[in-house]
Amino acid sequence: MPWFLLVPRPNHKQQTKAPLMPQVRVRFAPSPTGFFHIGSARTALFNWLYARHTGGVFILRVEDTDQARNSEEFLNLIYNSLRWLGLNWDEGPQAGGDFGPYLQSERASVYAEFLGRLKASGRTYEKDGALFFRISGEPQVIEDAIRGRVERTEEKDFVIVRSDGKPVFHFVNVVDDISMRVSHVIRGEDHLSNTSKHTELFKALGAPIPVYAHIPLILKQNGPGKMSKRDQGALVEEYQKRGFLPEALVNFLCLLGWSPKDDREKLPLEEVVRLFDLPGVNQSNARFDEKKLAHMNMVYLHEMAPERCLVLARDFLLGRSYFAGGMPAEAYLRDVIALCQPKVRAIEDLPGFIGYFFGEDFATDPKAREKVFAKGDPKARLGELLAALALADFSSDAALETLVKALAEEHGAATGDYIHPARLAVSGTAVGPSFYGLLRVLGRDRVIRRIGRFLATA
RNA sequence: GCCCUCAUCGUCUAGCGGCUAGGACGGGGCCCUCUCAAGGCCCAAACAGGGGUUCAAUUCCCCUUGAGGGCGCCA
Repeated sequence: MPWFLLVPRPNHKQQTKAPLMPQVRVRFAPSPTGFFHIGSARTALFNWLYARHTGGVFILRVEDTDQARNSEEFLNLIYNSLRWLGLNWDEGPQAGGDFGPYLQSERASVYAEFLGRLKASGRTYEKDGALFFRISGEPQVIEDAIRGRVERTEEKDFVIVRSDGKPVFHFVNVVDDISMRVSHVIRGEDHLSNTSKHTELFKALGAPIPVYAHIPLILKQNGPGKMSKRDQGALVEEYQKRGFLPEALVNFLCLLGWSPKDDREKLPLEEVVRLFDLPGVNQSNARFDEKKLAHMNMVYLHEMAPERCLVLARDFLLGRSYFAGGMPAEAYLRDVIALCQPKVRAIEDLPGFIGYFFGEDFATDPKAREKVFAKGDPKARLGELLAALALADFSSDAALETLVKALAEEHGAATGDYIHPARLAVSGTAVGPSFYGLLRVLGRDRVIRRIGRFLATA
């Protein structure tokens, strides 16, 4: 019996769908040596999508063998980012599984065992204190699920154990894929040329070669080359901090290298899971476009239930110490956010948009003021409005609209003659949400006080 | 330098021998309008070049060019 069949089989989660087909097992294998970036997120996403599409298992394996560059902080960042994006893993750190441990730093005994097998095969030799693998020199052919047939011949022997005793990436990566029974290796195209090393190792270890699927890379939006951690807009963490909606980012990422083949772009994740397949993945690299991401984010924001928007907005504002001067009443905050949700393009635009709702010390925009006073008699109009507002019904936008229209008609003015000065008086700016909603949410007392103050000082 | 991959509007993409080459972002214009957004309508914008194959090439093959990646005792 081949030795790899001795590796324990999963005792549950196994027979979910097609009992005759081996279960799909894919893995995302990041190394905690830097920030978690968009490219990594997309690789994780495609693995996750394929697992969910096939009813397979999504494994998280942490490649933390590079001691010098590892950090606990980066490790947590990986967990947090994956969770934020909703890419839950079935096996891995914090999830368990029958093929652990899932941190490479804890798998020394596994590597020692496999190294023994490789040594026994006579394919290794020592040189300069390091252990080298003797390649076969035969052409290595893979049938890539995305690119089709790819052939490459490895040219020289390579190190599998450093002189300090630590096994290198190519070796541990293959060993882990074997021992974790990974069926499909979905990874970035930057690994395509390395695949010949890996298939050499699989063969030398007598293990079946997984299906490979090399996905295109994400190129930086400006300048040459692939996106890296240092590029503008590259960090998942940054989008999280900026209040982007994870479902929007995920949707955007789905479309970077894959499409549903019709003209739809905003798709529920379940629909992507249903349609996603490896042959449908593009073969060419894609340039990252933050404008398109921003648009997707806006679409999701505007369609989001107000209750959820309130939660996200509150968390975001709290995170920025926005209410240092005191937390507003829950109902008032809800009204403000509900009023402004359709007016902003992103959660992060909120702070600059809602300031006057939470304090009296807002500045008056000189340009807006100039425009208001450019024609007509805004002070007279404000005086008329002030008088009418004292007895007005502030419970609905419609009631306020009716009142202003009646006022305009009575004085032979346009509604704009009231609206523009009043907006400036109560908010200090010409930009804002629906005027009637603005009055309604601010409430009679604030509105009257602010208009009065404006008339006194203007 | 050697090896691998890729090639449709500025960008993301649809197309899998015969299409006015479609959609989206971004850009421009118009409309709507209480501002700003949003929304609606319209416009500009692409098959890298050259050879083949074929009655017919964006589509298949080859070359060139361009883009990206790999060639570490990094992952």
